[in-house]
Amino acid sequence: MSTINEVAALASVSPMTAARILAGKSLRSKSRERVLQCARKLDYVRNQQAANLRTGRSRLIGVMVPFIDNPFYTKFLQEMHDALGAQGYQSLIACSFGESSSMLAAVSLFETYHVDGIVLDISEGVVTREVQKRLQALQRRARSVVVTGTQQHDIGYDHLYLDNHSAIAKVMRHLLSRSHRELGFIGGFEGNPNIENRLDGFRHALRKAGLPINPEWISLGNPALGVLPQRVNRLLRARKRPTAIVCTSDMIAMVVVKAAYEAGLRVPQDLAVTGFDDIEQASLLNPSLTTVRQPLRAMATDIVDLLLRGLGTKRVPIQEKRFEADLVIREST
Amino acid sequence: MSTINEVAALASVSPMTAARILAGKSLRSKSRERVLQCARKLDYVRNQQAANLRTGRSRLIGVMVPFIDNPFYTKFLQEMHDALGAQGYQSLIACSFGESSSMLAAVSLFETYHVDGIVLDISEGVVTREVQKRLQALQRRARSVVVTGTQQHDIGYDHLYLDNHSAIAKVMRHLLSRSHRELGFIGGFEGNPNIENRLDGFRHALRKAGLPINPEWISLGNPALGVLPQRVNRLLRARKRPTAIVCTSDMIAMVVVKAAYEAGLRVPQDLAVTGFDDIEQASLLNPSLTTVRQPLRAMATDIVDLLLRGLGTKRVPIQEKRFEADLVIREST
DNA sequence: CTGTTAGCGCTTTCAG
DNA sequence: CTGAAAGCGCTAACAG
Repeated sequence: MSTINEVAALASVSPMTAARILAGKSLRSKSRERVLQCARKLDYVRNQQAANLRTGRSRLIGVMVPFIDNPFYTKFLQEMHDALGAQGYQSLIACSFGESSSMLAAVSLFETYHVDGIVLDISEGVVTREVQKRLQALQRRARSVVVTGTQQHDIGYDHLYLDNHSAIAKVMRHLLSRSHRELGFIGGFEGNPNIENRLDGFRHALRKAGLPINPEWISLGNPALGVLPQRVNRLLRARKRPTAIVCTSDMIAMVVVKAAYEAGLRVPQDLAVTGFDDIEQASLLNPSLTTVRQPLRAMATDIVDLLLRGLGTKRVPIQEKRFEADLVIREST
Repeated sequence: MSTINEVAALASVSPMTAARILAGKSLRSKSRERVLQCARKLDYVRNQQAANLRTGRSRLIGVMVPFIDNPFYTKFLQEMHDALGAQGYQSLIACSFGESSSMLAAVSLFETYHVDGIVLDISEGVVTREVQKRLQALQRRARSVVVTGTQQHDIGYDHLYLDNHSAIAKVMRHLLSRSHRELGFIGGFEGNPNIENRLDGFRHALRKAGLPINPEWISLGNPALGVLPQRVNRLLRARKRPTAIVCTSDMIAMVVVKAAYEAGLRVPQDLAVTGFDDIEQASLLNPSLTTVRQPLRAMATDIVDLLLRGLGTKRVPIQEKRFEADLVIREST
């Protein structure tokens, strides 16, 4: 593996001259062509880590999501990967599994690799004091921290969030316009801020429409595929069941659709179902899924903006960005 | 951000002593407790990049997949992430998008970050001479290269592959046992070695069963969701259509199931459909999908073994590992 | 076990 | 534009 010194030697210039040329500076240097040629001849590849050590920057951004095998977070990672790549940054990926201990491990990992910034999706976990301390230490070293997945306004970091309230409001308007009056809600864990916000939106919309809120038709809990069908069936096989069910993810909605068929219900005639996230499979379902699409690309672009802004020298006030989701109407409603 | 020197100074030992203790060596040192305490007090986090620069190792493994938003590759990445983490390695992820140029970019990126090893899934791309050169340079520097997704025996790197032939044989035995005699095949791009191998297995099984091969019932091409339905419909709405269709991915199978319903066909009564990969959604489909499950966890574990073996000092012969897939029988057949 | 010395490959700084 | 010197934080190698 050749180093910049070898390139410089071969080109008979000082390492510094070679470095400048290879970094794209010294555009008018006499030696420019020669250096570039020598670099090519030696198959020179910059040792980024050595450069980082000197500059204190790594061009690495740590991205933490709760789960890596969840199609929604996957889409998010993909968008982050693209948006970062466009700015010459590389993502380092870690998972929190919704646990604070893994979250701490992830942040430590990022520190160890001297990332320039961190993006944390904290929608399925709590930021402990331990983690807070680490994040603050990072910020003191002028590393950016951007948080997504919470609407907590005083979180103390740049953060962006989806307006869950308005997203569910769109879903509800749609269902009400289709004359549904008996509505259920199935979501993930209680305590997950996104889930709570969506449930809030659900309740709010019912109240606004003058409809009663039936607690038996609201189910929060573990969204794992192993246990979900039970919860769904309890709702579907109750004496009186809702005519429409709002779900907090497409995966949950898929389970509901399947359970409905198994219970002999037609979707959407006997039961309307809505999802959330618009994963790729949502449109391939039978019936295809009415769902809510988050503007992931725009969010990723904005996250990268915030990250880079935070790396600048001047102190800037904390920013909060709100995003609106789109309702995608398909066959399940 | 405190360094090891500061920790050493605070603990009144030499940096080297501190380094050894913090690396988990010098277990019986008198200063051990004191150093660890000082490190904690200073919130010391090792600068991995500096260590790497010195040792020439990064504990980073580059993992390249064709697409990051494909649920199958996502599962693979997840398994790699876990298997690497268990050995104290971190993955750096890049996408080839099935293009040779991106593949070169990915490998260069990995080189730049001085990864200790590379895992390339080349099932959707060709390894150009340019890339070969880079990989060989890596190997010369005692970096491991492991390739997946091809059965090409003389590829020149440690590699593992799924026995596509036997996987499709299992599917075919199953379909034939359900009395299907008119079988179709829908797959991704021609030229993709996995697809070709699966098609081979399909043809072979038909011949073995004494059944004719109807070229009109075989469709290879772009598997993108935008154009796939067209191809599927051509097959389903032909004068004479097959009674069962073998697909090379679950996503394709989902499209086929949907198109079947839209054409008024019941699955599995009028048309049986099989997928490939067993993505999470396969079991949630209506009807749930009969498919082929790759032993991804075992594959990831073996990949990591090969990687670490390759990092050892002694030269070892190239290894090839073959894996068997399992047939998962569900409602779609 | 402990400490000293040197240097990984690069870039900042400053002088020319 | 060019070059010399220094050092980022860490650890290999050696001597004690």
